[in-house]
Formats: sequence, C-alpha cells, structure tokens
Amino acid sequence: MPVITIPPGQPFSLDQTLGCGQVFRWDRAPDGTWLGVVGRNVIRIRQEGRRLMFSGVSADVIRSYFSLDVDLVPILSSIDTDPVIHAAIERCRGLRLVRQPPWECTASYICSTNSNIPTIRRRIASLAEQFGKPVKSEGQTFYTFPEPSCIAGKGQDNLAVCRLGYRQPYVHGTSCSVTDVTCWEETIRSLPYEEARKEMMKLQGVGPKAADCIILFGFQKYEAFPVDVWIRRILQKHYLPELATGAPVTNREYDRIRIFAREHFGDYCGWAQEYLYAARLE
DNA sequence: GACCAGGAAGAGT
DNA sequence: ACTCTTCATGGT
Repeated sequence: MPVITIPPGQPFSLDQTLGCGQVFRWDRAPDGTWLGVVGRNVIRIRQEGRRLMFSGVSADVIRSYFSLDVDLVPILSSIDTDPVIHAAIERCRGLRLVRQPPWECTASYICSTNSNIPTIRRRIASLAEQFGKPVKSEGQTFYTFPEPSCIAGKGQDNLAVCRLGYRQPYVHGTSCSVTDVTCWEETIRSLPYEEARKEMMKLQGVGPKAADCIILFGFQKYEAFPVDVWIRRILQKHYLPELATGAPVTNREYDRIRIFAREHFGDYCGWAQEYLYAARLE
C-alpha cells in the first residue's frame, strides 16, 4: 500500500478533516480506514501518526485533495486572533479544507439546505446511485457523482426517488444550466470572491450560504465565510451579542456576520469558519 | 406531535 | 431593497 509521510510541522488529522461535515461521501470503518469516491476513483485511506496509507489514486491526488500542499501553520497563526478561535484550533488541530470537485460540491450544498447531515448524506448517496456510474473496488460496487447532463437528461421521475423534497427542481434546474462543466468551472475560478458569489447565486437553489460553501470548499477562495444556524449561534454568543438570540439568519444579518468575520479573522476567515463549525458541539 | 436541521424562492410591501 | 411565508424530508 502506498504511503505518504506528512512533513514534520505540518498539522494534519484525517479524522478531523473528513469528519467535520465539509464532505458528505466519506465513511469511516471501525478500524479507522476512511472510504470515499472522488472523481472516478474509490479511495481508501488510513492515518497512523505522520503516515498516510492509501489506495485508489496517486500520491499527488491525495496531496492535492487533502490540501497537504498548503502551509497550514501560518494560516492558523493568522486566524488565531482571540481565545474562542484559539480553543477551536486547539481542539481540531490538523483539520484541513478539502479540495472538493466543484460540481459535486454545488449539487451537495443545494441538497443541504434546511437539513441535517445524515439526511444530506443519504440524498447525495441516492443521487450517485441513481445517476452515477458504477465503480467496482474489492468486490463492492460504488458510484461516481453524476455529471449535470446525467441528472438533467433523465427527467424528474428518476430524481423523485432521491427524496430531495422542494430541492428537487433546484437540482434539476441547475443541472440543466451547467451544461458545460469545464467551462462553468473555469469561469467561476477566474472570478474574484464577490463576483464568483454573485455568479453562483444565479443558479437555482444557491443562496448566500450555499454559494459561500461552494466557493470555499470547491474553489478554495478562502475569504468566503459561510453562515449557517450554528455559525450564527457561535458568533452571537462570543462575538456579536447584539444579534437577537434564536432568530433566523436574515439577509442583512448574513452580510453583517461575514463582513465582521472577514475583518476579524482576515483573508483566511474560511478556515476559521470551519474550525468554529467543527468545534460547535461542545 | 412539536421542533430542528450547514436555507432559498416567491409574493407582497 | 426589505420582510413574511412556504417549501419536503427525516431525526430527536
């Protein structure tokens, strides 16, 4: 089995990275091996100290997917501006933002609205099983995440079994809009954050929160700061007490929070967001 | 049953 | 440009 040795001084935790809720298609076996489908490949990967044992793709793909080429220490130093984020960094040290395939990320976060993580995972697994291509590995069958044309082409009837609820027409509509994935990807990639955000929000089912998640997880624009109910709660408690407690995230509040975060945490506030989110439950 | 979950669209102001 | 309402599904 191929091995990557993580350079000394580069924090990395596979469990934190795959378990924090940024990705929806990875499963952890009791022995600590993670299994996931990325692109056309089934990946198995396990961490023992500073060694990563993996199969299914090249070492370069692993390094890129898990952002092991990103120098994490200066990023953590730059966002470590107060005791609250400091505690989150201590607790989740080694968490890295993953480089998610942009289209899969887009469809995933359209499916994520107003839902909990187990439900989101089931929806995305169902999309893959219905429309993706089967891939065999060690005698088991897995499914790639489907291209937009595969979802758009088969009509709404096949989509119904995925039980997306009111999100179904959004997934279908956006699948129809993104006909040329490569071209669409390059367009978004070439735009600066604010413009990419506006462009993403033209897609059906993509509002401010989903747009920020896609830009952060799919396009590595680290100044994005997605605001969901958890992040709002955390910021209300520790940073912005003037926000009303328990209220829904209005549009105006959303902007107020993300602009505060950008100024408070700096250019890498997206990393701060993920550390705060990952540490949310305690 | 009520309430919540990595919200967004559409209608009405 | 800002509220208010509705939306479908599953977990607790």
